[in-house]
Parts: sequence; structure tokens; C-alpha cells
Amino acid sequence: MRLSDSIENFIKAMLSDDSAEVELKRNELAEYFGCAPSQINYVLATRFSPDHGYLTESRRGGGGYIRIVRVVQSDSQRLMYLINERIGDSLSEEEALRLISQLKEHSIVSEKERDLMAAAIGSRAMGIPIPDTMKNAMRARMMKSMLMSIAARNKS
Amino acid sequence: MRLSDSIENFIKAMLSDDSAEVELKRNELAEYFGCAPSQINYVLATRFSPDHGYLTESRRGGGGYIRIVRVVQSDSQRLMYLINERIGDSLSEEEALRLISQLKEHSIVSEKERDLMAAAIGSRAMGIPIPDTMKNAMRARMMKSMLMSIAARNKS
DNA sequence: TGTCTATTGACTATCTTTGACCTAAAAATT
DNA sequence: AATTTTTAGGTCAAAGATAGTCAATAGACA
Repeated sequence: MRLSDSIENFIKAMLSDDSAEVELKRNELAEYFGCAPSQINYVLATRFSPDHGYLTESRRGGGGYIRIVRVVQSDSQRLMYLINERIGDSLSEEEALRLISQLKEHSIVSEKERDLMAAAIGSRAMGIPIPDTMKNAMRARMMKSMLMSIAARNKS
Repeated sequence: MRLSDSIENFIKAMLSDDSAEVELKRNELAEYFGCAPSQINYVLATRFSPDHGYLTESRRGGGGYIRIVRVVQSDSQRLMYLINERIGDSLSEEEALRLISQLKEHSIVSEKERDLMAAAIGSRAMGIPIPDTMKNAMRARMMKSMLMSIAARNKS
């Protein structure tokens, strides 16, 4: 297994153990895994970003640390965040898929709806010969539109 | 036997062994068969495409892999997929035949029905002097129409 | 013998890992 | 209190490890 995957699993195990929060020392962790300290930052950036449902804070200097928090948000908070802040004028397929997965993780959409959304913004559907820039712009609009409809129905 | 056939068999053996899923390393497999790594992609494209009932995912970089999943779908799921997603406005004869074969493989149509459908969209039937583009468009419509009738009768 | 299928290899894209250099905060020193 | 030193964590670009694409070539088969 990849080093980055091992580190990811290690952190996730710590997170599930007890609370939704862990604190760790970058250098210690790096030494434990026998890797460069910056490897830890790589793992944080690629697996514990806000898109993945986590927040991180840190401090340098003596007694420094990295704290990772699993975010808990209400459905509507999450939707509003995505619509108003996260998604701007452009969204790549990878980002879109990640966001959609998160919605499923949080039971905001069903498995079928997830697949449907993925199909809508996927490369198969958007496989027309226009520049990526335009596809990404279109994807952003489509995503926001879909999210709005979800937000609307959730108003109950 | 052709190299690509050997590779196909090899992968299918791995798939039937246990689960409906295998993971492999492109370079290792290529080395095992003493061929160019891209040959693996060729086999995947020509024998493990969605049309053939498989899905593939992969990752590049260190620890990269290719995962092949045999898709299990209900008859109606398959039909709906073909009608709404797979077949667009155009369908070549080869594609059509492949899809029809798959329907037979999955016992969605009988052998006789398969031959009937193949006959309907085949070159003998459509051997009139119009451009391929138009034939393909017509074929797509014919296929969807036939599939709809199958879907309807399966409603039971 | 011409057309379809298979094979290869050069080039490209993407993901991971590392290391050199940078910055911030705390601790020690003056 | 100000300054220096030490102790963290942050950034970024380069190197390494895979997989993907495509066009040219070779081979098989009707």
C-alpha cells in the first residue's frame, strides 16, 4: 500500500477511535512512517481538505501541532456553503465527483441520486469537443443548479 | 493464440476465481506477457469496456493500479442504460452487434431474437446507398425502439 | 489485396515522495 | 524588554513511479 494511504488510514483510525478531532505532531508522525515531514502536508492536502469534510489548524514553534477536525454541518449549511462559496465559476470533473461523493457520505443524496449527478457532469455526458474551460464553467452552473433543487426540496 | 486474447483470458480467469473484481499493475502484467504496457490498455478498451459489462478505474503514480469490475445489473437497469445513456443519436453496426450479443449473453433476449435484431440493423438490411452517418442515426433509433419494446414486455 | 485487428513506442498526464529553503512561535539569553 | 536561538510547521519545485493516448506499423483474414 502507498505511504500516503497508510498515513491517511492511521489518522482516520485515530479520528474514529474517540472524538471527531485529533492532534498530532508533524515531525513525530513523519519519523514514525520514516518519511519526509512534508509528506504529512501532502496527505492533509489530498485527503483531509474541506472538500473531504475536514478542517485543519496548526501551530509552529515549540509545542507545535496539527489539529484535524471532522466537520459536522447541517445539510442546508453544507449546501449553502457549496453553492455560495465552494463552487465558483468553474469546477473540474474531479472536484465535482468529490463533492457529490461527500453529499452521499452525508446522506444528503441517495446512491442513485449520486450516480445521476455524476452522470450529468461526467465526461461521458460532457464529451463534446469544447475547451475544458467551458466545460468547467458549465459544470459549475449545473452543480449549483442541482444543489439548489436539493436545497429546495429539503426545505420541507 | 493472439496476445490480446491471452491477456483477456488471464484477466477473466482472475475474475472468475473469486470475486467480481481484480486489481492489477499495468507494468507487471505487460512484463509478464512480454509486451508493451499500452497493450494492456488495448485489451481493456476492446474487451473490458462498459459495453462488455465491465467498469475500470485506475490510478497513476507510485502504487498505481488498474481495477476491473464485472458489473451486475438487472435486466431493466441494463435496458435503461442502453436506451438513455449508451445509445445516443448514432450507432455503428459493430457497436450495435456488440450490444445485441451482450443482451443474449445476459439472457435478456433469446438466440433467435438476437439474430432477428442483428438482421434488422445489419448491413444487408441497411445496404441502401445513403451516407453512413444517416445509417448510424437510423440504427440508433431502431435499436432504442427495439429495446423499448423489450423493456415493455419485461414489465410483466 | 484491401480492410480490420493487434502491437508497439514515443509522448503525455497524473500521483507520490523527497528535500531545500521559508516562516512562525516559543524558549533562552542578555 | 529586546534579541537570539531553537523548535516546530509550510511551500514549492524536482524527481520518481505509474497509467493513458495516439499514430504508425505489422499481421490476419476475407
